[in-house]
Amino acid sequence: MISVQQILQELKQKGFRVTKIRTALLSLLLHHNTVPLSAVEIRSQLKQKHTHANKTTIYRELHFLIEQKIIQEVPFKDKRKHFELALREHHHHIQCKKCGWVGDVTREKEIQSIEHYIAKKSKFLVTEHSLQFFGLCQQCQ
Amino acid sequence: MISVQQILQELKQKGFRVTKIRTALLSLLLHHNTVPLSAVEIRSQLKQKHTHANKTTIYRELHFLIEQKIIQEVPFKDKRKHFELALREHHHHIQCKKCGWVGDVTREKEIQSIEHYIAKKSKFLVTEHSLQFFGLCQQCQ
DNA sequence: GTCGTTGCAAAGACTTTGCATGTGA
DNA sequence: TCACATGCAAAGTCTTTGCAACGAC
Repeated sequence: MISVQQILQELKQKGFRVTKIRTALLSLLLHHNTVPLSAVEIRSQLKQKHTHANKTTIYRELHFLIEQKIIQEVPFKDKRKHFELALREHHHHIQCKKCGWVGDVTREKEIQSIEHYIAKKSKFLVTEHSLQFFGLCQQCQ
Repeated sequence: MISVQQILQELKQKGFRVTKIRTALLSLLLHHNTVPLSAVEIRSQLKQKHTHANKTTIYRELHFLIEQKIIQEVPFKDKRKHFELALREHHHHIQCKKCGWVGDVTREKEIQSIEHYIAKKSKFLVTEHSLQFFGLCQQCQ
C-alpha cells in the first residue's frame, strides 16, 4: 500500500512543497479509499480535523493532484465533481441509493472480457473505464 | 423500436400536452440514441432545427422527462449533466478521448456476473449500474 | 376557459481567476 | 530569498425559481 509520505517525497523531488493542507488532503483521500469525495466534502472533513483551508485552495489542490496523476475524477450523477486516489488497485463502486453507503468491488476479469469484445468489434482502443453499481445495502433492503 | 408518437400519446393520456418543443426534444434524443446530450447541446441542436426554446424550458422539460422515466441522467466526468432516452435496450458507452466520438456496447452477461458476485459477497441488492469505456477510436489511434 | 407550458429576469450552487500575501526549502 | 502555496473577492458557468403570459385541448 502506498503511503502519504511516499507521495509527498515524490512531489518534493519535483520541486513542489510539503504543506499542511496538501498533507491533510492526501491523508484524507488515502483513508477514504473506497469513497470518492467532492471538494465541499473534502473541505468540511479537513475542517473537522482542524485543517482550515479556503475553498479556492481545495479546488486548486485537486487540479494540481490530477495533473500529477495522483488523484482522478470519478464520473458521478451529481452536480458536484468527485475525486479519489488514482494510485490504488483498480476497482469499482457500489452505492446504496437510500443511505448513501459506498463500497467497492474488484472484478477485472469480466471488464476485460468486454474490452476485448469492443476492440474486436469497433477497433476501439480502451484505455480507461468507469463502472458503478447502485442499489440497496443489506440494512436498507 | 419505440417512436416519438408513442411516447407523446402516453403523455397525452396522463393529461400532459403535446407541444412543439417537447416533440422536438424527444425526437432529438431518439435520433441521438447512442450519444448522451447536455442541456446546452440539446438547446443548440434544437435551434439548428428551427425550434427555439428558452434554456429554462429545456431544463424543466428534462426534469419532467426524468420524472416520467422517459429519459435518464448518465454519469459523466463533466460540469454539464448529460441525458439520454431511458427506453432503449440497456447499453454502455465508449467514448474517444481525442475526438469525442461516442458509440455503445451491449454486454449484459459480464455485468450480471459481477452483480451476482456483489450480491453474494456484500448482500447488496443491485438495481442499477453504469459503465463507460474511454480510449481512442480507430481514426485517432 | 383551464391548466399545463413557456419565457424572462433574478437567484443559487459549484468552480475558476486575479492579485496580494504567506511560507517551505 | 525565490518559487510555490494560500486567502479573499469577484467573476464565470450551469442550473433552478418565481411569476406573468401563452397555448393545447
